[in-house]
Amino acid sequence: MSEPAKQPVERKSLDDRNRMTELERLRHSSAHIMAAAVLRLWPEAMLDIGPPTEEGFYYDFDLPNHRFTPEDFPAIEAEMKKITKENHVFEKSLKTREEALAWFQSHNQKFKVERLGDIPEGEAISFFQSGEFTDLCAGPHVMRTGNVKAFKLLRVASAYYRGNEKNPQLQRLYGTAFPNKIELEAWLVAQEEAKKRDHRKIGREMELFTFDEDVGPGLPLWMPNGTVLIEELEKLAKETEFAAGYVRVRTPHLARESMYKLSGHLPYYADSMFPPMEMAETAEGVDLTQKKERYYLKAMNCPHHHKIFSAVPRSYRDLPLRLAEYGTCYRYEQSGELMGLMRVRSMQMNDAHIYCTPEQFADEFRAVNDMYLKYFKIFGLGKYLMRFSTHDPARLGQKFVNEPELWKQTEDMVRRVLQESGIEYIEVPNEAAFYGPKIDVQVWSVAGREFTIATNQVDFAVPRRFGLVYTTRENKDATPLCIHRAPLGTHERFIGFLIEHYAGNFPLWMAPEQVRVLPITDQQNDYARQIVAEYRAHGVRATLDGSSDKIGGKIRRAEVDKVNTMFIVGQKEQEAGAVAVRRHGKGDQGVKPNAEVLNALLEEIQQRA
RNA sequence: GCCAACUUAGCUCAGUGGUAGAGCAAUGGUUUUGUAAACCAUCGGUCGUCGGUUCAAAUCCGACAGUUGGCUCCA
Repeated sequence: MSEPAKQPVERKSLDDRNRMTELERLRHSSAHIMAAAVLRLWPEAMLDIGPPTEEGFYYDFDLPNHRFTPEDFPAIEAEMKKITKENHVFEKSLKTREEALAWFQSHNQKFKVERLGDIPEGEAISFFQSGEFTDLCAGPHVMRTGNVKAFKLLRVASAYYRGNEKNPQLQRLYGTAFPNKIELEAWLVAQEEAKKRDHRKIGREMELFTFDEDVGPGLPLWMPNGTVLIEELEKLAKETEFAAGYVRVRTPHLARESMYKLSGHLPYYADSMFPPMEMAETAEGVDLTQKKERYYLKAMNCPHHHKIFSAVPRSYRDLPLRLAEYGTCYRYEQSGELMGLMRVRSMQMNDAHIYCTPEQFADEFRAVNDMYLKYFKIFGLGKYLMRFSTHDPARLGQKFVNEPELWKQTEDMVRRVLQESGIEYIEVPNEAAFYGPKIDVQVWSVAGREFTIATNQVDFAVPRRFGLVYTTRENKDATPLCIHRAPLGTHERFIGFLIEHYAGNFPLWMAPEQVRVLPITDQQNDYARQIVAEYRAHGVRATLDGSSDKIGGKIRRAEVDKVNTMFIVGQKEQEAGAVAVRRHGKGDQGVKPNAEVLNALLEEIQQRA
């Protein structure tokens, strides 16, 4: 998998800012109003910057003698309200560098002085003033503070100055704003709804997974219902990959230090790996104080797979070789980065490595891409973005391996595949892995968080480090290209995402409990048991509700449990050899002969519809 | 890792220094019921852990652990 790619912190050009949407403009103005309100309440506050974001806006403050808490929000909001009532004009003005500097120094705004230094020589230095509040700002803004009619402060957090963890942290106030109160209200309601879909909440309610302090942070325990999801996903992946000519391998969860030195992950990636197990075998047994042997838990599967490639001589006739494994990896993520299933320390990856010749590359890459699209269709995944990360020619030999020809060749091929398939993508220079370009697939959880859920990377460097070769038609040695791909990402993140995507209402083929049979009275218990046995014999996950509740209670519990399909059976159904079908969230589907229902469900499961 | 908040029964939450509470769930019984909650009873907690202050701590203080919101980093 990829090395961490640094997001370049770039100042947006004036042109970019002018492209601000109307909503962003409103929110940016709201940030100014919030800063002005904070200055009225805490005149000693030092300001950094206040841009619009996807959900609203924020402004960063340094205020050593006061910690913002949500209790401050009403006072700040009231002051903001006052400022909107005062209806100041947002007035733009230009200052010379000296004037700007003098202004901020006299107002004791040291961050603004530093930000001033970022503006290239010769570029206009523009200010926006609304009432008594003046800010270094390229704009644009709404006309007047009174145009901001609906806003709300959301939370307070801290953020490193300029996003660099070496810098001190500022207090960041987050808020949001909308053109009117109705839209704001609707957004707040939608946020509440999104909370109900949180995978951590549904995971607990549906008993999909759990965490335990004694097991360790970021180490999920998959409960029986969650394990069903995992196994269904694996079944899908194995079928799909088998049809696409993959072969499966299995590798250990750890390896000696020497392999990670060979791969280049050590010492570079060491921070992200669990610390090594160190020991020596002596006549008395294992001595942990000696450090002769060092084993690491694997943080990626690539090196193990490379070793399988190199285990036997390979010919061009063997290529492409597609080695697939649901490999378990361990990454020592920083404690603060952990988040439910979306960010964990042990993960199972839908991994595969495709070794191919340069001539085969485009077809292989296209096939991988098609596999992504096939999966997205199965899961009804509409909103995603392909991020195509390329290298920066200026940094060849430093951040990127010095193979200008291979970079150009593979990037051109990837670009062509993307264009031909008509997929929406953005190209991000300077974010490739050191060994080649990559495509990450970003999706958005219902809560609006953005996640990279799948990845597809080209590697023309590491196979060489491992000395991987195949014999060409001309009977010469050549290094294969390698495609790392993980269309279903990791079980942890993918299932975390699916839980929120479906709000726990999984399609029949995945549903942990596909069918629950609800007898109306005890008289039907035997008939119900018979049905359960019949469906289980066909591989359908069916259970019986043998409780003493009335039918309304049984239905309610099955709905709450998000059981996909309910069979209600009373005397009528028993006599007719039928079941009354009810689907989760869809209500009564009518009484049908049992055999017909069984066939229809089996068909639906088969189709993964 | 950093900043902040939080941690009471399986779950959701009350309880601000004086004998631990509710609803749901669970268990037992009664009920035999036709498409989102039948009735009664019972069980269930060293109040995250360890230490401190106090006659007395769920409550005040400290350390640690975990979780959450952000930052940094990523599948």
